Amino acid sequence: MTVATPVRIGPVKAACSNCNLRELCLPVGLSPEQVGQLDELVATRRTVPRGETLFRTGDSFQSLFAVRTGFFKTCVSAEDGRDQVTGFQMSGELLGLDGISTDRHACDAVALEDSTVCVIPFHDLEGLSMQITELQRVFHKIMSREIVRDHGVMLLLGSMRAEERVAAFLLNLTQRLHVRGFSRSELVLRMTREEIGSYLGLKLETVSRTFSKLQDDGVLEVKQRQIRIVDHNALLQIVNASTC
Amino acid sequence: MTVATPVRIGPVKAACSNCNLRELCLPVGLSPEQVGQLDELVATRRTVPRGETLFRTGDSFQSLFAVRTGFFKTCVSAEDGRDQVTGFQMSGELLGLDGISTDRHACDAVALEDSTVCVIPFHDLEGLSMQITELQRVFHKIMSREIVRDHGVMLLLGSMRAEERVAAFLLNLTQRLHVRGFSRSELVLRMTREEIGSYLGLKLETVSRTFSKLQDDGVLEVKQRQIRIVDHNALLQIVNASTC
DNA sequence: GAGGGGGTTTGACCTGGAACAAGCCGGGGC
DNA sequence: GCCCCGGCTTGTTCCAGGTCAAACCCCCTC
Repeated sequence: MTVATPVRIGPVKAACSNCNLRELCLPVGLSPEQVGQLDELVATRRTVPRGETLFRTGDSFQSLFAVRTGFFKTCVSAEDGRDQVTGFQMSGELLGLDGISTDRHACDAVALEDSTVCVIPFHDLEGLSMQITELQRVFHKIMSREIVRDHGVMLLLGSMRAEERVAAFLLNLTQRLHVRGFSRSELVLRMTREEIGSYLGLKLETVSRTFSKLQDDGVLEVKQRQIRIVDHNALLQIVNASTC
Repeated sequence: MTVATPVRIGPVKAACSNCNLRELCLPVGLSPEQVGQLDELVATRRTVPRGETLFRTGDSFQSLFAVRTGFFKTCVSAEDGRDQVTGFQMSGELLGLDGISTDRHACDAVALEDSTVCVIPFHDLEGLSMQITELQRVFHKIMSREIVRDHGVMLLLGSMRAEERVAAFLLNLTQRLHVRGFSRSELVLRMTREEIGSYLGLKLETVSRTFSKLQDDGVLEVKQRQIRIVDHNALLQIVNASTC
């Protein structure tokens, strides 16, 4: 149970009002005035260097974190040390929702590249969302979306085969990157094969082999962590037209 | 399909105040006065006969449902028809949280035995939780708990072997039943082997074989859907002491 | 109480992905 | 430039769990 790792390079004043992520993040759908109120609450930023944790299982839960720049993974671990990556988070996504339930974080959040997050004191957020109906609504939708996402991962883990899992993973990543203005067909993976494998319930060798196979099939071009999607439709077909 | 209690069609007046589930359900931690306010909101009940759906994927989302009596499963399905059981819900647990995100339900909820639920109009709940801090807090905790639970299932699906999955499943069920006053060592499964398998990412034959093996090992007694846990510690050990 | 049908068990075989192992590749430090 | 090391690829072998098939059991209906 670590106590607030002092990785922060001095709190930086945050401001949702002029943040270009506001359409993806908590302020989505709020009026400029309401976003102004959020500004007062989301007062600080924190930087997290690559490889460092933002929080760990068991840490006392005080705040949610919105990814501003960079990339994170979250993982849970069993007593015996095995662990499971439960998600990858990119800019505009919230970290820490797991902590609300018991006032202690229930997973680790690790930066996969140098990152910055906005700190959202949860108590204050609850307070403000009692004044701003729209904020409460948005927050509930974000939590619910996380639940729906998790159910999708359960479907993937429970009933898809390796190739389908990898295809679904790539489609999901590129879709999220596309919303953020990146190419729909090229991406740079921020995580290792092992982390992908953990997320998808596969061993790293299987992930690697699957990439190779998709390359041979002319669906992808894989150069280490650089991925180019050559045949987007083929990926879609792999995911959908499965059990035949 | 025998029905013990007379099935009352038509909305029945609900009342959290005198409900013996109030310590497990939404009202947990509220003052009697606050529970009274909830009563006005949770006005109706609905009966759902075994095999019927409470809601389906795509249905418009209006209300959450609290299981009052009976037992449900929720499942999501891929385009190709495969589907995945995402959870089993018993008395005091909430159904429908998935619908908040898009105002449409994102899974099916099916009664596994004749059941009754309390209908909680979500718009009203949001309204009331803007007045009652404690209600908001409880609701957020419930959503967060669902997220944490899902992460646990992801760990199970992503990295446990068949025997561990089944052991974890039984421990989880009995633990929840125990809180509700049932035996810690005997239970009657409400779901088929196939449904268990879907939830655990296994085929029904594997579930059946695993039960048989645990019986041979003297850990369980299995008589169709009647399960007696003979050696609780053995189950714990199977779950924990995995990767040796 | 005979017949049927859904759910369950069990057996035999097969296979996708795990495990183990060896070599490769590319970036960083000296 | 060279070496080192972590991450990645590829080959081989193995096995847990999937697949297919048959029989069984229990309850329900007639």
